Amino acid sequence: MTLRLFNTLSGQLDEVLPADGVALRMYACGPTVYDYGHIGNFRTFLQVDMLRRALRLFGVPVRHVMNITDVDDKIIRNAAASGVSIADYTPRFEQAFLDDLKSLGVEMPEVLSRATEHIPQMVRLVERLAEAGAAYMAEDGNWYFRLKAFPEYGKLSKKDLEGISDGARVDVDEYERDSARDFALWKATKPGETGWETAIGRGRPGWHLECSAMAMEYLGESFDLHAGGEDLMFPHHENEIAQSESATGKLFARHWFHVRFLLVNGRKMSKSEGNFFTLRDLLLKGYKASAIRLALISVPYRHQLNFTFDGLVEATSAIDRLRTFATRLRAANLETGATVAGSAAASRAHEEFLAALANDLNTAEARAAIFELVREGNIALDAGLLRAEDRDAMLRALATFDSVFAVLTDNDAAPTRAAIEWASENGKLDQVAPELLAAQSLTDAEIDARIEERNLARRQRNFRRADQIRDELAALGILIEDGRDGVRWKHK
RNA sequence: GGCGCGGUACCCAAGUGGUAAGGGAGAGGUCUGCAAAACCUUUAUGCGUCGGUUCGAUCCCGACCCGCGCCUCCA
Repeated sequence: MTLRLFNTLSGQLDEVLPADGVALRMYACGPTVYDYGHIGNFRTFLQVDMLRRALRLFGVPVRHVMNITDVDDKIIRNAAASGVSIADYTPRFEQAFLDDLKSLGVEMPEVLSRATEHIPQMVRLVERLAEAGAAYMAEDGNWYFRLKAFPEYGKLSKKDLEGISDGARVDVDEYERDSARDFALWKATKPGETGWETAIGRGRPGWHLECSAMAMEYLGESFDLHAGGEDLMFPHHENEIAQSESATGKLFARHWFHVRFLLVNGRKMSKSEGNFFTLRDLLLKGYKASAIRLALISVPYRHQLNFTFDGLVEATSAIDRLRTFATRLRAANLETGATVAGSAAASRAHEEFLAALANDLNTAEARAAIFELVREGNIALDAGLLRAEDRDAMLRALATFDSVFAVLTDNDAAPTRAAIEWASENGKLDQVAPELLAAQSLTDAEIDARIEERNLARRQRNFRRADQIRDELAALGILIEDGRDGVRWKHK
């Protein structure tokens, strides 16, 4: 099966295959490390993660490059406000970002590239553009891209060059430029300001330049797929295309993958709306990393996702259902052999799952295919009809599901613990949900001791005492479940 | 103003020119000292409104209403 994805450039579903027949070369615009990542950022990175996992599932090796923008206006502003250089300011946020990706189960790209480590490549690109007559230095020392040099400008975002100024705010006072729409490649800086001494003058890169230079550095002048949030389509990606193709004369990226913005409580996320959340905010409120991951990937990437706390609760329950089923399957004592119904259910789930992903990464439909399997498997288990080979086939279907969704294995404790530690180190303990904090205060051994005490009370049929202990633990966020084969507990 | 997306049950959310996936929540049931958990069953004559095309439309076309996004730093 081949993955077909919507391509912003062609405006249709295109098959995603490596042009060189070896590995799919993809570039994804990464974060600007000036602050902690928010869930909007992570929806995009998570969907790119789904894409690379799906490609691998379809047998396509991936060479994935992600940039880290570690120099830009906001970084310079924030670093200055903190009284440190940008080199001292950004590592903390870069590490936080990478930690957050790990918490969410996002795989690391094959290459991480920092803008500040590729200044020579960027300078060379400006020089090439200047030679081609597509770049010029203005009186202010800034280098600009000459839009008139690239007639195809607007082909990605389907914008008419003439229409761009309509209603858009264009700084008409920038008289140094040939055209108000020419964009900055390189910004001149004065000594003392953040900058590099280079052949094209002292300065720092414009935002768009870094992606072109680094994509070409690691993937070549022409590569398979370029990904990013929908907001980057214009002007960022349009500018990348203009710069790159003007310099090389080659098609920059064949396929453009854009992830739609999410909404939070029905509105665009913004600090002023009060609906702005970082991953850490959510972990500290007690939501599990796996639930956040599932909530952010369950709506297909081209659809607007409305992110809510209710959605996180739902995702939590959905994951419990999946994990319980997997556990139940593994623990079941089954006769050897297979049944027609059991095998059919497993293979159909498997096929429907793959078909859904192949169809423009329809994660909602893919998820549904697996939940149908859960229901059918549970019914067969209840009826005692499932055989060992059916079970194995179902476990394989679940494994396939999880190779892309990655929510089945419970790795939730570590991110939560790390978030609490982080809050503690940064004076934010007041933001931690009380139950979460209370639960952390008890060691597992202490919990086990309390449960043993309760078991004793139960054996003596002292149910008042037993219920009292259960309530006390519940107040600390520990849920007790009496099962046939012993007592289990879990964090709420 | 230009470009684009969406309106499907209590909530989230797929989908198809032939009669509505899945998840959550609610209700009922099994199990249990009780509870929880788990499991099963169940919940839209209906897919924003009004027209049109068609044997037949939620799905196609048109108009309208509503919500949202991009066009400016932004994932």
